Amino acid sequence: MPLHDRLIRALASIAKLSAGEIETISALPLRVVEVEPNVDVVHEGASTHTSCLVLDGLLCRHKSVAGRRQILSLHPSGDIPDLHSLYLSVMDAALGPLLPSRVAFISHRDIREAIRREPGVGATLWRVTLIDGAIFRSWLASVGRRSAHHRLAHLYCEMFVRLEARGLTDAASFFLPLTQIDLADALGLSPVHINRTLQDLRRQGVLAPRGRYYGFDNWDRLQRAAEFDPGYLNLCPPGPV
Amino acid sequence: MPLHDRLIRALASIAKLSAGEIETISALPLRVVEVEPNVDVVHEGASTHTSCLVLDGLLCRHKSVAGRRQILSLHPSGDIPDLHSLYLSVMDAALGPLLPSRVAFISHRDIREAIRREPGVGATLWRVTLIDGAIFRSWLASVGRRSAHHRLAHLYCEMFVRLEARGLTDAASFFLPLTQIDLADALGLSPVHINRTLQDLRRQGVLAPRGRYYGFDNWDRLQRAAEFDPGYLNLCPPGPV
DNA sequence: CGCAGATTTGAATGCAATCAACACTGGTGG
DNA sequence: CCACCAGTGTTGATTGCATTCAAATCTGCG
Repeated sequence: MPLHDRLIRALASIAKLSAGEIETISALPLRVVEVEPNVDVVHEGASTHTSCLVLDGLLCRHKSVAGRRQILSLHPSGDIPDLHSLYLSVMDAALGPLLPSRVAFISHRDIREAIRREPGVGATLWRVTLIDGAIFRSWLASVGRRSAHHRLAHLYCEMFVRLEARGLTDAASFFLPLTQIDLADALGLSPVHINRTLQDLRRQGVLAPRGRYYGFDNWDRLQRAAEFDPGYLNLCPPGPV
Repeated sequence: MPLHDRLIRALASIAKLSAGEIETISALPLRVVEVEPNVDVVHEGASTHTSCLVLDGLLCRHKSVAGRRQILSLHPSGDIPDLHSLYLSVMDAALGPLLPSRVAFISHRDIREAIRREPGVGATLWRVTLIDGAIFRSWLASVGRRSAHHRLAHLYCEMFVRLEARGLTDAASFFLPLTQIDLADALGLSPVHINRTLQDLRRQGVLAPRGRYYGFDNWDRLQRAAEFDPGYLNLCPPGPV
């Protein structure tokens, strides 16, 4: 699959793209890099003149307060986790891989040029950052007000729906390749509590083991346990862009 | 003060505005409405063709999960809490006043027209929504990983700095006009715990009573207690827009 | 094998929620 | 003027979810 297709598919899952827009996006120069876990791609406080497209693997934004890490967002293939650096000069959180991953840097200059030539690209990228915000609101509500069981189930729902919208997975093979430590840092819980909650959810048939990780056998049961409503992801039927 | 000045001042606090941009913004038609607490201005799930500028008072975005309310963001005068509805068709959270307030609705059509005439306005508004996202990331880290004392102090820091950047307050007169119930819903805690934590912080000299509400006497002490770094607010020295 | 990282389990602690009762405030209406 | 009321703030007692500490097990890997 050509590199740009990952981005195109991600964008197509949230907006209608014209032929010209697809062409413009496909022409963006990419600088490809392989990255490993525990080595941040972009550091907190950094000023960049590029944004980072995830090609393969899984990245996250994270920041540490009082010595404790909080994972702020998860970014599978097709995401541009630091697209906001296009208009915010300093990174307020670090960006790092959770798996061995491949990313591509796109210069802000090239992105701005693409937007100038195809204003629709600007609207779509703006929409990307707005959906990013909607996901933050959902996570904030989760961490603030949902139980541990609830939070965990909701995260599995969200990631499945996001991946499926890009054709990157299916229910039979889906699992989240996150360590229990990562899950803890994403959900604002301790690893020990994640461990026990995962066991509960497995016993309840909400989640199901998939090798080292967890997936699900029964989407309805998972969705009900999570009270999951995918509306906030603003997928597919594109809004009035 | 002319109505548009509130918006201009808010935008000027995060980006340099050209004369043409100021003129274009000042020409935006406003429909002014008075609103009362406990009556949402925009409901969760609503589709709008306007966005809402806060003129006076204080609004918040909030959503309820499992019957428990989470306040997602606070919006003083000059904010446009639902600017994202410009490119997201459905509201994922409700928007409501926490005080008797005055707001002005701006039609999406007029905003799009302003952006078309002055692309710099588009960049600035995009930046507004990106800072919105940065604040969500900060709140998420707070609720996920900070102690109750820490969270409370951090919120007071953030709101003071945001208001001061628009010349809306000064340290001597600053206070947050939120009930303890509102604070609890914003910080993911219970009202009872907020009450006790506020008493602690008052005893420690971090916060100080201001009539019914709380402000501070000693900014340094408050900032240290909060480990507050205002970088994420992206204020004043505007980025490369 | 030995090692580092991850998972699992047990036990103890503690922060925060919950339950419940009471005080305070401002506003309403008899 | 006072009774009443709703909303908010305060306090005490209890409960429990989640953390912390600690140790053992498991896993992949050099």
